[in-house]
Amino acid sequence: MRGLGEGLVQKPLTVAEQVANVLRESIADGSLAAGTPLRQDDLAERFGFSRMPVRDALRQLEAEGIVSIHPTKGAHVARMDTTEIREIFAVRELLESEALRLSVPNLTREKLDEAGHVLNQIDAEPNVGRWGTLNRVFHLALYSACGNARLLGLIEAHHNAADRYVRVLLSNLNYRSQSQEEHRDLLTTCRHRDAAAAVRVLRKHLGDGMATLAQAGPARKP
Amino acid sequence: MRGLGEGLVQKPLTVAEQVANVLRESIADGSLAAGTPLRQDDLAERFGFSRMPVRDALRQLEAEGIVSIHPTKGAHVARMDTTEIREIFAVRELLESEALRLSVPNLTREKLDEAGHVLNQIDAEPNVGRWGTLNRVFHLALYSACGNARLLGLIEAHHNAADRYVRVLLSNLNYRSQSQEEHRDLLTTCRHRDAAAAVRVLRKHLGDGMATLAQAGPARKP
DNA sequence: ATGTGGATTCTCGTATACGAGTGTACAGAA
DNA sequence: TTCTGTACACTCGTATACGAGAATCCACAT
Repeated sequence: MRGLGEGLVQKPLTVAEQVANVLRESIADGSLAAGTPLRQDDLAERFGFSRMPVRDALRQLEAEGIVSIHPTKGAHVARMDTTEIREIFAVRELLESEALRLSVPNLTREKLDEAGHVLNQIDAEPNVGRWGTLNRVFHLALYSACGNARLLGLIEAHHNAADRYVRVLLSNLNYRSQSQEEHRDLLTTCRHRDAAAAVRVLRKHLGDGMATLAQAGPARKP
Repeated sequence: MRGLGEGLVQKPLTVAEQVANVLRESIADGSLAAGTPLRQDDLAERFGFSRMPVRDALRQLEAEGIVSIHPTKGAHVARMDTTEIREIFAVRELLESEALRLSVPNLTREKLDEAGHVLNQIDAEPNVGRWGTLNRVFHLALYSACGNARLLGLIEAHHNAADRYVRVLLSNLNYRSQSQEEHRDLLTTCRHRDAAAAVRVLRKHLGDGMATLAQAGPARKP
């Protein structure tokens, strides 16, 4: 789980972390599809570093559930079948509902405005690749006042794990407008400090996304 | 997060994993106290391997939240202050309540008997070091039928993270007998298929433990 | 034609080596 | 005596090197 207890102390950025960041984004935006083998040599050569930092990066990504590693057989972008996606969304619903419930009473006007601003950015953003990130920023802004850093860390990790599939959703225009409607509902209920209603909207939001994904059946185990 | 998606395929046991296992246990049983620096050279020499597998092991343990690593400054057993412990227990309560709720209707008699057997083992076990493990086995047995492997993985990880502190609790004789009473209540309600009551007992169980820990104030940030 | 055996190749895990950054201790000056 | 600056020692991050195991492919036999 990335960034759980690591407070605010800024650490030197190691090569391994840079590699991990690039790989994470490449996997999230789909340029590295599920199942793609990740050869240490290839990656090392492509990035211009040795295999060691690449190894570290892969281990880190494995911990995040984004790649899976088999000793002596190598690493590949984690495949997720529909049951695994269902599991992730079930966990997300659990974690995010709780975070939202705790956060709503403590949300500052600044955070709410920030979330609203992100929504406008999503509407204005033509680049499909950025919607996923903005989507995550919006959600995390609403949870940010929950007072439990560990909970936030888990939520972020699960966002990362599901990001690939959510972006498939978001690239669908119909779903995107529906998602934005739900986002605005969510923000409104938060503004009214109605935590119960907000949680209801969130549950529907996540449930709809999951249902659409499960129906499309985008990923099956080979 | 250890053992999330790694199904049942048995992988070759790498040196790094062995080192990680030994370190995890040493940290859990208290022989490596919070804050203890973990020098790669020392560990490599002690285990008789080179630094590389040790590095891998440390990264893995960092992902589990058991050690923290600062680039260029090294690794040390993660310190947890009371707020962090509170956070962990809040997350545990959330995760385990849900898992229990989902699991209770599907628990087989075999699993229930297995859990009961573990309780008797705890009573009979004179070795303090093993209570922590047995405690975890008991809890996971009750959640095992929840149908969400990812949720179980998260629960196990958080057990590991909190293990050090829970063992401090369990070494207290009074608390141990109280804990066992609650365990038996929990098992009884599960046998009656009363999920709501089981969750109530579990919440009290975890809440009591947390309160005792927070009151004792065993760990403070320096 | 198909199945089996072996050798080659590929990839990973681990060991060793080197350079850089950080902390510390000692010496010299105020 | 105390503070500061410099040099040394320590530890980590990264690179390179080597050995082992797995997968693949081709040849040969059935």
